[in-house]
Amino acid sequence: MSIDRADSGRRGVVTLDDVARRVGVSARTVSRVVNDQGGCTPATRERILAAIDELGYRPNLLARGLLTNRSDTIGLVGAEMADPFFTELADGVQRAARELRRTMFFASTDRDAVRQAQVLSSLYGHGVDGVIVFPAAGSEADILATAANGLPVVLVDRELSGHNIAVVNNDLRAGGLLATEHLIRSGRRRIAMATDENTLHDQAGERRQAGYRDALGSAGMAERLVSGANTVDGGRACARQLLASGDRPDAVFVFNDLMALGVLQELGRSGITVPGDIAVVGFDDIAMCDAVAPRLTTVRIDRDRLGRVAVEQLQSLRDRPGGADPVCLDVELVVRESG
Amino acid sequence: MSIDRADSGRRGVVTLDDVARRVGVSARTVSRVVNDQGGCTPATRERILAAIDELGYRPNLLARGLLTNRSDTIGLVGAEMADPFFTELADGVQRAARELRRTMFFASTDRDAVRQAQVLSSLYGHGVDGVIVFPAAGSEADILATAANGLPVVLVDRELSGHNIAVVNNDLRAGGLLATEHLIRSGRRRIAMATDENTLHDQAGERRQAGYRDALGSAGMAERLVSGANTVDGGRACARQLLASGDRPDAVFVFNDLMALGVLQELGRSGITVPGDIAVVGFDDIAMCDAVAPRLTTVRIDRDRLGRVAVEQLQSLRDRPGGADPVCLDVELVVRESG
DNA sequence: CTGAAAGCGCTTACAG
DNA sequence: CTGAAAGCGCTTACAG
Repeated sequence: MSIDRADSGRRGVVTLDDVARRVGVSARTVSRVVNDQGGCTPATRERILAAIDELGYRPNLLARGLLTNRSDTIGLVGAEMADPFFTELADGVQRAARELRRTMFFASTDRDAVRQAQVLSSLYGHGVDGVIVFPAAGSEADILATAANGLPVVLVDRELSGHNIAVVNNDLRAGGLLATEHLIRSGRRRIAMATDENTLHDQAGERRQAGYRDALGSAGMAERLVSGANTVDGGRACARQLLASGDRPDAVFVFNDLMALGVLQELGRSGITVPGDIAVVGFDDIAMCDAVAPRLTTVRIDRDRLGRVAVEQLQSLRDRPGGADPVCLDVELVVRESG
Repeated sequence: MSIDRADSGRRGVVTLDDVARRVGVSARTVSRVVNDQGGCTPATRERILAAIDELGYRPNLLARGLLTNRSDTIGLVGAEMADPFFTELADGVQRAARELRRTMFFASTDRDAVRQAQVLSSLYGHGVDGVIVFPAAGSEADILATAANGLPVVLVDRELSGHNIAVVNNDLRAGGLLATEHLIRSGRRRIAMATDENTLHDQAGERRQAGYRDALGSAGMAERLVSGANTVDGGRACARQLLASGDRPDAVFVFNDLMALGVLQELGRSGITVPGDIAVVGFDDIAMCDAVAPRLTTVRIDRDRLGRVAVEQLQSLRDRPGGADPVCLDVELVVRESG
């Protein structure tokens, strides 16, 4: 018996069968035209395309996905929508996905492990072909479970290996090294680093810090660490810590650009000139670096390439779920005005 | 005969039937437990939940959606991922969606009408329950076609009516009025406006401009318009135009904050003090307003409320596809340092 | 309170 | 080159 669809939101939707009936062929034939599988006389093909247009037929991707176990869809999962680095990465992923005729869906976790599990579960349930997770701050168990369930996962800047898991790394240590060496070369002698307090023990923070430490070590200089939240306000707090210290630094390498903007603002408000009194170098190269005064010197992560490589890793995971080789991407120092 | 799933990405996935078999009940019963529909002894329920946990069962949302014509999913379609206002709106929509236990999918069109049609079509095909489109810069035909296909559409700041279409407006005219009146009250006498050249004839620009014009009219002042791209760089270009004019303005009301940041930067680089020489007021109140020096005075659009109301409109469209009443949201002047 | 059957819209071997 | 049938994993009236 027919299911009651009285309160369906899409009654009267046009199906493959409607098109087939209209043209007088079988659904099979229409399906082949829709999927460009050839094997159909040009005349029939034309008539079918005309009917599709006329009736406004749109394939039901749910039905297709249910059958093929593919949705030509990838998920991008991040901490916060409003994080500029992340949305710029999303743009890169989107471009790469589009070239492969895939649709990207973007969801955020609010840095919450429970929420991340929900989001991954929802994406899995909706049949995405794979997910790119960045920053993968949530529980490792969720990620491992997702991968174990058969959904390929690509992680950015986080070491985790297993079936259906691939990794893309940015060379964060090299970034810390480049930034610090640049400051040393510019004649700075008291170079501080402002880190993200939440990732002090996290790989992303540690790898930047390792580069900073190595550069200082080679130059025989001492580390000066302050930390704050990974936000503009956290950057302000770091700047206040730096100004309060007796032996004020003449340069700061900051965890990321968002914090660096806070540092820049707070220094400006305290009457410190940048780069005159204190040089500031950020990390990421978000668009805002170029929009503030002084323009922010930073270490650039090429999001376009990162997005592309992440999507490629996802693809290769489909073929070899055992694991694609981890990729490490170069970063680049972008010297502007702040240091 | 069974379909060959040898190259499926998810072989061995656990189904409702697997759970049912394990427990020794029918799929019907498991389905009711999964969907919390009651009508099941607590003991059976417990056994089913245990089996779900043990087997790692996750409902296939594609199959459910195919049958129910609902996916508990909404789409948010915008011009660019990297536009701060838009991602902050996405956060608001996401929060509202979460409270209703809906998953939000976020996609961008790159301001391209063809791309917008593809995105809407993809979302439709994937069975989202409705879409929120902002800014709806693409073709009206696409939007009307989408709505006609049975997919509820909510538009932000764009008048378009029809079956399955609802609108949420921000009171942009009031915003223009508030900003300009504030500048007049602060003693400014030569107040320019920097508009988005691409939306000069668009509602979003015109409504802001109407408020600006009305405030000037009441004070007996003359309009001074410059325009540029709706980007930081467009803002810089506007600032240069303003400085090049013989009768330099003492205030600028800018289309949005992104452009205003460019104005601020360019004025700073030209040795103009803000707000001393020229006051600057933006529009939107993106997070960056608070991160620059001087902090940007602006007209605030409450994205959290906007997101919530947009989702509510989508809901009410399901019940009354004929059309929900358009909603108009207040805006608010946020006075900081730039004007 | 639970089961057996039908079917959502599509694709896939298999015949003709 | 095209058709008829089966089935993806689930939910929904209908019986018991």
